[in-house]
Amino acid sequence: MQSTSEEHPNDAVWLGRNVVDSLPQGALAEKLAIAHRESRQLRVKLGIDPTAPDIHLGHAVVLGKLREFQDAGHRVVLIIGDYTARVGDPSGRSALRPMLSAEEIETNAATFQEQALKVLNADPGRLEVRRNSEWLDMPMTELLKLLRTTTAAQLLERDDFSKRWAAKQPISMLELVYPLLQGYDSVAIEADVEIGGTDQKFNLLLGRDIQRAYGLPEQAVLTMPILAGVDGRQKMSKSLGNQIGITDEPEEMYGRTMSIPDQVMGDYYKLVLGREPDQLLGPRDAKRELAREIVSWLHGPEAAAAAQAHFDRVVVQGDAPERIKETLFDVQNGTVHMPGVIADAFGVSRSEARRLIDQGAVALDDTALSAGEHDVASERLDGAVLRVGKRRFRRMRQASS
RNA sequence: GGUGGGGUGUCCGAGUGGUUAAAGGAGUGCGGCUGUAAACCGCAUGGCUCUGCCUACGCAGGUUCGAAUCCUGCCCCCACCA
Repeated sequence: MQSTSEEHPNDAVWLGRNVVDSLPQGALAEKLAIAHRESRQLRVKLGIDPTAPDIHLGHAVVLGKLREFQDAGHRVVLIIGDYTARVGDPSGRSALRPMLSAEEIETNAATFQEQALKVLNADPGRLEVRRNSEWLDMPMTELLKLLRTTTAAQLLERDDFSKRWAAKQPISMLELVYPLLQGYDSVAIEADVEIGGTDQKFNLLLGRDIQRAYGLPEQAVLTMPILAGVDGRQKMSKSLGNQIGITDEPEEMYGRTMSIPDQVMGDYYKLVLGREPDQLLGPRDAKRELAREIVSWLHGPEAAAAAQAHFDRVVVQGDAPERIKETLFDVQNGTVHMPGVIADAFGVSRSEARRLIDQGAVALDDTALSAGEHDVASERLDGAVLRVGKRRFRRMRQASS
């Protein structure tokens, strides 16, 4: 994603790097030629559904490709699917998504847009942000015209639909119509190119059919690889909890990157950093470098170095971090009830805190509390470092009364 | 319109009157091991004022000493036939 070179090649070979599909064949080159001939920018579309507010590295792969188009002088049209979010896209999953309230969608959309600018160039000449409620809130006659463009058989060709159909699993009408709405977005903004994950391939291609039906030139379609989550198995997704968020804290980001399985490390290098790992490095060092560069990209080099130092110290060495948050505690009868303190400090339930103590996971200044040791003398606690598990620390201070 | 299936803990999913806070799995946490927050192994995993109490199996009632399990009504979901 990080373009180190000064020039930004404006050709199909460069812009087609790392894509899984560039369809139809030669379409991208043709679009670029047209743009050059007519001295205009290409309109490069990305539709995002503001169902989950935070952007993660998986999104960053697609956004990074858009950034390359911007750097080559083109215009990205970011469509916030505020209207389609009310429909729920089933892509790649077998269950229906919940419908969101208008307020949730608004909040998510704002967050998403803000975070997308960590990767995209915000220059108004290079970025246009639209809401699809601008055009999708259409009269019935318009909707029927749109529906006429496609047959049920066509839609059921889509992989996840056909699987569900075969398995006699539910497919809602809303889901079925979703690709048409997405395709209409391409009509509304006159997209030259649309980019998405490989799971979007069907929808992106259907967009071409719909554009044609409306008498417009058909968009070129680029699909990007799906980045695996930190579990290394499923796609990165917030709902699966295996994501590395673009706005995660440096230490969190570094640690989560270190937790990816070695097998997917190469993909992370290629898709996120846009290069291959250094062949001379062993897997441990290659992963350290990967983690450091990702943090560096999103938080800067100093934060990256600090995150690395923190990781080495806390996770590898098992020591307490250099800076520890303080927590105040109250005293009753000279003792402190630890489950309450732990629950308040780390957001776990008191029952869970009790279990942690009984499992020997809680220590004060490196001395583990024993099972049943739930109440501690206040003088022992004041100023001590409370450690829960391997990497949760708090410095305890008695609240002044 | 008809027939059949189903709504259980964070998720998936067993359980059809009595050690059922509810099998099993996933996830998560802790511990061990490790270059790693990976893999693997072990343990734990509703809440609380904790040797007890409270809450929980779509919702509301009912039967019973006792119900997730039986009955009544309601709500919701799915498939099939047409």
